[in-house]
Amino acid sequence: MITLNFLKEHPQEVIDRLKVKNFDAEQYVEIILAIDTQRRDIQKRLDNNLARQNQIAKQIGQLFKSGNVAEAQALKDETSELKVAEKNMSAELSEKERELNNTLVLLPNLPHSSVPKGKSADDNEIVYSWGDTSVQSFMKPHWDVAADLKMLDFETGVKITGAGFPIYINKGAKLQRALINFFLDKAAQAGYNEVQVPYMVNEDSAYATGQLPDKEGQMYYVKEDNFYLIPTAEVPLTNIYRNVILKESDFPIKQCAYSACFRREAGSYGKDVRGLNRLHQFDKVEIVQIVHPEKSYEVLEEMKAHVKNLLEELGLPYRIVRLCGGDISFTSALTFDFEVFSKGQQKWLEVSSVSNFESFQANRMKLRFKSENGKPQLAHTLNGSALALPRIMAALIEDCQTEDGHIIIPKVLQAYMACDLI
RNA sequence: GGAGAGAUGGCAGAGUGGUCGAUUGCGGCGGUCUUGAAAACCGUUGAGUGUAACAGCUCCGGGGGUUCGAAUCCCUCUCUCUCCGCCA
Repeated sequence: MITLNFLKEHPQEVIDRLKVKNFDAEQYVEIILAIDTQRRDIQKRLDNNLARQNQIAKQIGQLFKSGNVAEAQALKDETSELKVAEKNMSAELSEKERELNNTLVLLPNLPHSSVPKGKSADDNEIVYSWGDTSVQSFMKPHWDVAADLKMLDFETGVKITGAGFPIYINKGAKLQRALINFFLDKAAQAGYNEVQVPYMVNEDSAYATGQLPDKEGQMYYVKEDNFYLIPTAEVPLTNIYRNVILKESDFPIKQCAYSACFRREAGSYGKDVRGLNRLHQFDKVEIVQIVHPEKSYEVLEEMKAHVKNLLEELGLPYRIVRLCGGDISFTSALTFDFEVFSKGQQKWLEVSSVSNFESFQANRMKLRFKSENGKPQLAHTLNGSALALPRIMAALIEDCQTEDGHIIIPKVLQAYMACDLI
């Protein structure tokens, strides 16, 4: 979340910048500033009360030692009065703190100055494209190709679980594993430390990365244990550093993880859900960096370059879009989506999202670092998919298909697949 | 699932009602010494809030209670560990 201090120092800037996200912050800011003034006033009076109580307690201790019981008793009476006032004030105070926090978490992250205004994905800005998007007349969508080659089985997935949970079979399963290994190996080469993470997280973790309270309905929830199934490895991966104070020399922290991801995708039925386009469970390799605030935009470029490289090595035509204010996530300051072109569907499919959260997540999770002679300050967090599997597989199947119904395996995957054609 | 033990500063580990934000050791940082390093010695070393700076206030797993006063006593929750059972 936005830090209270920033909001207090630049209330108008917060309001103006959130307009880009189509968020009217004016009344929130007003409320927050008002509550904060009240809160500080109560805090001050409470502190004075407590200071007096502490003083009295010390005096009583000494009076008892010197045997002056009568005087001690008088002080006790004063304390009992103070305690009544204390009780009221501390109740008031925690109420104000609760209100303040509840309002503050409703504010989205401030968008970076380069984020364009816009209402929806239509207003995103295409900043880069690569590859050949020409389509041949024989090209079929991946669900048809995959059915012919016995790589995917959607019906059985429905039987076992439900829609959105396909099973990968034969070369389909192997291709999936090849892609995972390729992505992990590339991440390792780029200096990311591989981590295996839990697939369920507790409430604190989901809150820290910003899934709660915003996206509650998008996550699968295990009631008995109060756990959430992760919608992305970003959640456990970033939460490793929740409540940690790093040394400046620890930067940059680079981590990657392969995981399954679970998304309820409530409200998206019917559209774009055919085949592998939108699933409830899918695999992804995620990269996360925790860096010095001054470096975060440089690092964002580095992460973009990493994803570009992956797509180019796979030979998939893609474009990069800068998300507009209407499409960018609640927590992000600047996000670039990567979309590959699937020739069988003649559609752009989002396969990666690379974001700089600046200190938004760090503030929630108290992820800080200590500079040489300074106080602890908030770090910046970034993440990116590198990459999400199903749509990559869809594009691969469609874009690499041959007229006689086979799939040419990209060079970089051939060793992993132990073949060059399916 | 059953039984027991425990949760204190970066780590280890004291502290069972008063001057304890907390002995001590290790680690970290600074210094003396040294050509340099090590060793030794000296000093320093939590976070939040607050202030112009002090002061003050809060924090010994979370919440509640007893008391003039709680790391210390009571209740409760959570988590961790050990043993038994079950099990990939």
